[in-house]
Amino acid sequence: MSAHATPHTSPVPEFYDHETAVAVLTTQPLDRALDYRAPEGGAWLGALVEVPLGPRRVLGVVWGPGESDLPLSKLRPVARVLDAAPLRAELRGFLERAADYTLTPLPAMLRLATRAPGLGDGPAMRKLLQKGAALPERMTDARARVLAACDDFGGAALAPGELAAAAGVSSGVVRGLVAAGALVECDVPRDQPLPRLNPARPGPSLNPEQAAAADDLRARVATDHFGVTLLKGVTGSGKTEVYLEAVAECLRRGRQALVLLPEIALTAEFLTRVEVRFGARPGEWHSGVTMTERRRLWRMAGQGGAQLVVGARSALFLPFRDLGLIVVDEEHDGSYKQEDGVLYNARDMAVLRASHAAAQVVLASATPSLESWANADSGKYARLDLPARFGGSVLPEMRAVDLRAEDLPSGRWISPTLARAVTARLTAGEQALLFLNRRGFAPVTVCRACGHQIGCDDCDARMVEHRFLNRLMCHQCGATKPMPQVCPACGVEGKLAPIGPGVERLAEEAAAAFHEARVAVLSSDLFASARALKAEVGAIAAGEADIIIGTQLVAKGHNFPLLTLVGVIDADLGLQGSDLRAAERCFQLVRQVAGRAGRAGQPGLALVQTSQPDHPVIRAILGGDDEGFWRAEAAARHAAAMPPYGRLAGIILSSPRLEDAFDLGEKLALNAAPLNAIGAEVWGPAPAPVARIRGRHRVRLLVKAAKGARLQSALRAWLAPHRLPTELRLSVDIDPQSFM
DNA sequence: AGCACGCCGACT
DNA sequence: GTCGGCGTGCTC
Repeated sequence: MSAHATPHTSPVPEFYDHETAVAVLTTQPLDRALDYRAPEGGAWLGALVEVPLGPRRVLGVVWGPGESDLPLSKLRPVARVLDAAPLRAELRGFLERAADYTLTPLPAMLRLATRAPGLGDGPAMRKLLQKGAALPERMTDARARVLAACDDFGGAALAPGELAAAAGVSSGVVRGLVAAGALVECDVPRDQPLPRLNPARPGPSLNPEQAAAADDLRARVATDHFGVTLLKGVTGSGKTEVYLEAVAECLRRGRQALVLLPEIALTAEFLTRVEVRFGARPGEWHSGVTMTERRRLWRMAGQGGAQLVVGARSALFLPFRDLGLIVVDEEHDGSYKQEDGVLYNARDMAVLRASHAAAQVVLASATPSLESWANADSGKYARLDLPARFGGSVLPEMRAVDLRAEDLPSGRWISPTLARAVTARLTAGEQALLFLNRRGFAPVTVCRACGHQIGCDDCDARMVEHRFLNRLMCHQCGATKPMPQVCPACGVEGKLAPIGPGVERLAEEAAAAFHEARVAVLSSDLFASARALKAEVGAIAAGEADIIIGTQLVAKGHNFPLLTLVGVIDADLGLQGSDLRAAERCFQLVRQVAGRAGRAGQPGLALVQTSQPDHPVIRAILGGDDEGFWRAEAAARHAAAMPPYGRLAGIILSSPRLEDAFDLGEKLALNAAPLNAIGAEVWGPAPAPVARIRGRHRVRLLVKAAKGARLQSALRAWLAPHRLPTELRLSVDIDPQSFM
């Protein structure tokens, strides 16, 4: 990594006069900043600029004083300074540390922070209309309506189109009034501040545990210092109300707050809750937001015109003016780990950013990650528990259904015990949820003549039948192909058979078993948009279905008041494999799904179908013994010196030719002196968790080091001497999540 | 990332 | 003799 990647140790000037040399970091994949001549009028440290690079002009940020030996006359000048607030030292320092930690080139990190459209655009004023001093000489009915509409909006300036629409007249009437001087044009900035949130509005009434937790969080926010709190509360315990009080305190102090959610589908409901609490909607940042809104929010984050931002993990890189609080909701959720491109865990990066911004972090979850649990256990993080269920309902009763003792024909997945429970709920007019974490109709399609399993042409994954689409799909790369009539291996016709359950197949079985019931399937791939999904969720919550079939999606925060039974179809799915986090994930998932049942007063029942009812994870889930589960899991990880009691890094090598990736992997494994020096072990090379993606073979090395080891610098020293052929790509995955 | 440079095989 | 394949290296 270049000299610029390490934090500047001595204070650097804040402003660079015309004709001095400045180092500009671009978002191009260069390994260092390049020097330029400061523009006329000078430039501030952190200023967003456009610089010439070869034949192109690219976006960059003034990162410090120039440091090349080239004379000033040889340097090309900065083309222009963009009309945007300079990136603050807080954000620049965070990006440098994050790049350092994840072994990501700093330009790639900077790209995450400048990923807003129209950054290069000018100040962009818009022409709006307001009532002028004059009245038109000739007053007509239409003209009067326009002027009345102006008054309706309290004299606020309006776009010509909006005004015409509000008054129900054509644009010609509005133009006529402008010509007559009855309306005047005024210039306003294109990007307006977001509506003000009012933290002084009274909050909801909280139960004693919530009130105590809210007091604690408010006090921590009021310190204006860095700190992390694990907020643990079972589903329905009212975590959101509690951390919104921390947000309120942050806003009262004039600082900004950020709430990260793991899933875009959850933002709509959350925005409404914020509106109820603070009287206006916060800024929204995720891939579904329009370009115009993104530009506005990016700028307003920097100017302080966005008090609260709700978003996906990429919102962590917004240029906040004064960030005082970051909430990571459902902090255990696997989707906080970015798995391609820049590899980072948003939960960890939130803590890093907060430490730079002197902000508080709240990690909220019913089933925290073992990492966060251990940090709270060791006293590094504060911990608040919300034990009681909010609104009077109680935790569901949880029971195992021992599949070994059930009479279940092959190709069927709903055991007689579960079926009886479903029938009882249907009779009572209540809802049942059948949970299966497998999309599609069947995970495997096998030829009964030769045993061939249909796989993806580009990946090593098996293809999943989607009867809904009448196609086979690869869940790794998304490739699809039509369902073949003959076996591609032996050519025999009509012998291809689905093996194993998917939600679509489960829905078929449920429809056949419960004729009169209305069955709804909630699977992310069945909905074209987040809006369509939300509409369906709303309809189901209102009682328009009796049996809900769902994948992972349903486990994330949706509220179904009529739901009183949850059936977990295959709890063993999360237990198999050599995955480090298999037990943890299974625990979290089943716990959260079971938490859906019986929220609105009626007691819920959760039936967990398993062939291993004595497995420690299943027993901990059924016994409701959270702490017991974490202690056992922590002890096992501790004994194996695995995270969080040891450190792991993955080295992914990818190439169109498998041998090339393996050869380099072996070369790296044999020349690991810098790793040996810190006592780290190297495993592999072995096929990566996803062994082939889009035609590229992937091989992985795993590096395991002690908790206190200086892993990153050892990795840098180890990898630096190796020059890669163009075909081969290497990426480092610090704290890998996926092991399958 | 782009884009130039440059070094080999296949053609007018 | 020259067109074009893409491996290597540079961009202040």
